[in-house]
Amino acid sequence: MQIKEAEKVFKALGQSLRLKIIALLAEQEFCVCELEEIFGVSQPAISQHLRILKEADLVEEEKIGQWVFYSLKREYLEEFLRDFSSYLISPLEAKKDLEQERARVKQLEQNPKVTCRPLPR
Amino acid sequence: MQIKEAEKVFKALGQSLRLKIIALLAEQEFCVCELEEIFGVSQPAISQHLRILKEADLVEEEKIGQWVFYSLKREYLEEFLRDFSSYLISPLEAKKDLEQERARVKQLEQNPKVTCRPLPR
DNA sequence: ATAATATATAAGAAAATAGTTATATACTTG
DNA sequence: CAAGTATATAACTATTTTCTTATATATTAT
Repeated sequence: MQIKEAEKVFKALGQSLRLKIIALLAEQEFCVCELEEIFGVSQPAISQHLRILKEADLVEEEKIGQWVFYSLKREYLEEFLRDFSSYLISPLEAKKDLEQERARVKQLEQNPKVTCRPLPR
Repeated sequence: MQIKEAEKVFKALGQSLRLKIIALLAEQEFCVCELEEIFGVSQPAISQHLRILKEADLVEEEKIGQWVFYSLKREYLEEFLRDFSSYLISPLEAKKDLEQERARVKQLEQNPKVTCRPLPR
């Protein structure tokens, strides 16, 4: 689990229209023009949201004629969410992106310049 | 599962510093002044991120003297992630926030003004 | 080939986000 | 009570996000 990957996925999930698109695509695939109709926003808006979802690996596309049908990569999403839960449980040493922060934590433990932790909690 | 709640949680998770804070708080609780030291950003920045996490129900605070210690609500977070996965599997009829969109999907099925779906896929 | 349709990308504007410094509030200590 | 420390909030700024309209590209139909 990499912080940057998690940030990208959660950012993609953190917008109501994209969440609704995902909730729909969980049911069946839709093409851009259908999503445009369904949500009543402009076609570029739909395309741009789908691009963000695609860059987060949450959807995939299938081009059929002049249409592009999008579907949810449910397996990947579910695996990602499970991995994130596991990541949280893992010890700090296993959290590669927090090397620097872990060093500072150790430093604080040894030399508590702030007085908030008189005895180990 | 409500779209608005999910949006708030995912938005809170969709920022690298907040993700790192969460990853640390998963290990043990920290007070604001420690997080400030650990991450090397200003105290208001930490406070503001913690407020966003608190409003998403992801952390809770315990005031001890003049310090405020924050801890991760891991149970809530994990339950939320599981609920979100279940939500995606649930049928469209069960997705309360998508009433309007479901109506439009039905409308499209009955009267396909777009030609992208010649036969039911 | 031309026109029509579907999608993606570009450009620009309004709003939201994430940081800063300054200040207010609360608690602790002398 | 006064001074010092910790935290929260306010005000401001730079950046990012999210939409729009305009345009480019690709496919289909006449």
